[in-house]
Amino acid sequence: MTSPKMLFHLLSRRTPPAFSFHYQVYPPNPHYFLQFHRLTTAPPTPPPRDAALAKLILSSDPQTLTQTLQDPTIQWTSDLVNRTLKRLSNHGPKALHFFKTVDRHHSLSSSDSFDLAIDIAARMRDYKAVWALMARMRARRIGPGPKTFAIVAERYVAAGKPDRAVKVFLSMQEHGCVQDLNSFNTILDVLCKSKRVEMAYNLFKALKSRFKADCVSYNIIANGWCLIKRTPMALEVLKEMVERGLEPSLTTYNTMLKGYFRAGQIKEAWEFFLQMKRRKCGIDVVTYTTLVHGFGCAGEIERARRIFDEMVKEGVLPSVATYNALIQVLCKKDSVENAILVFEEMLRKGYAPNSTTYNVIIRGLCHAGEMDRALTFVERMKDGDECEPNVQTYTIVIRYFCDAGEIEKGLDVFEKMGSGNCLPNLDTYNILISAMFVRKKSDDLLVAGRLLVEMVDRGFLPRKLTFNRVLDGLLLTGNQSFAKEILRLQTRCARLPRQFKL
DNA sequence: TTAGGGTTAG
Repeated sequence: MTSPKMLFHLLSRRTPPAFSFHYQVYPPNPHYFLQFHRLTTAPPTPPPRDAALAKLILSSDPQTLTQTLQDPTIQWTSDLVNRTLKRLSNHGPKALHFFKTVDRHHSLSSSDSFDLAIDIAARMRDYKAVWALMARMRARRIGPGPKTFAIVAERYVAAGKPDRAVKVFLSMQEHGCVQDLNSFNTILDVLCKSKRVEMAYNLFKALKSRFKADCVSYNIIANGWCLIKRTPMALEVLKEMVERGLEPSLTTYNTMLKGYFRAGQIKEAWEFFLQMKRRKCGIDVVTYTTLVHGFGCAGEIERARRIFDEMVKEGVLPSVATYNALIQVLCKKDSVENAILVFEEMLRKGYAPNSTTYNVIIRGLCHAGEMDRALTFVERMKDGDECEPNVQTYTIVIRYFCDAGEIEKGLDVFEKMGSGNCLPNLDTYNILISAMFVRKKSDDLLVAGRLLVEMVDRGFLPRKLTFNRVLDGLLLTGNQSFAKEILRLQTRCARLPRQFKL
């Protein structure tokens, strides 16, 4: 076994950089205030109507929708279309109906809107719609572009069809899209991120000379091996990179550092970091965030804190992500109280927490059984103007209410999110449906049945197991007619084209 | 949407 020190020697860059540059967004710089000033003094722009529009679309049936959308006061900018599509993305059928209706009347010409619609169709595994939309893009000469292919490939992989994803990549040219090193790197990354590393590596080996693989390609593959905890393979790949004369970048080192932590090689991670320091790799905020998170996850809270304090002395300011890492590990391995102290400290220092920050705190409070306090943080998100609660926020709260046996409260949160402007996703439905079995109440099973019908209606495909559990439950509690309805629904789902099936 | 750092619990 080679030691990290030896390997580092192998990987280290030949010429140390003259200086290192730390890019920071926060604390805010004076330009932000100038920008804010300009925004407040500019003539008032009408607020985006996407929220109201999404509500309207959700409450109207397909027949009246066309009329609704013909309101002449609506300015169909691509921004409005995109925002609305995003709001409707957890209601695929409505989202696509909306897109098709607006497109029919206004002939949309933004590739971003098409990409969003294609993503929604692909998530529903409606590949016929996906390819029809891609053909329409081509006819309008607005695509399909590299981003479109990235989306489609990603969705094929997520649906368990990585071979189809590769085929799509290989056929880019035929569909009028340039196929270059960037798109090669993208398909490698899509495969790696979904842990199809072996397949990515084979593709890489087969095509690396054709596409002239660069440092990014190698970093993607190394990261892939790290994701499945195979650090020796990652190092082997990087060794080849260096031998081919490609210089490792700071990303390369940060990737390996994270890889060691992920594989539980804490000692190696530390040694590797010391080498990075010694060799003046230009350690940055990502390096430090990796250390804080890595040591924290390993239970070494004090060490994580020490590194957090040390980075400032070294001239690297923490980012929101660094705070999120520290807050998360404090929640997990220390106490939520200490995590909240850090949260308050970041506010004092002028950082703007994002939805991840809030979600981490909310989860910590839920985990500690402090549901009421968790809900006050959800309210804080609503009141503040930084970030609204998202589907993850609500799903966390619902999960913990259900786990604590407070199913009514879970359902209550579910109702509120659905009637507001945040639609539940597959996770939300799965959690709630499972919760409907714990009390062994006949009424709960009716709710489970209704949720199942609703999720199918919104373009989600329940697992076979979910269908069977609901069916058994309904039959056992004497709800024969509803069971029959569910059975018909299951048959309908099963009759969908093969690609619809899980 | 060409690469690296924050989100579950099992």
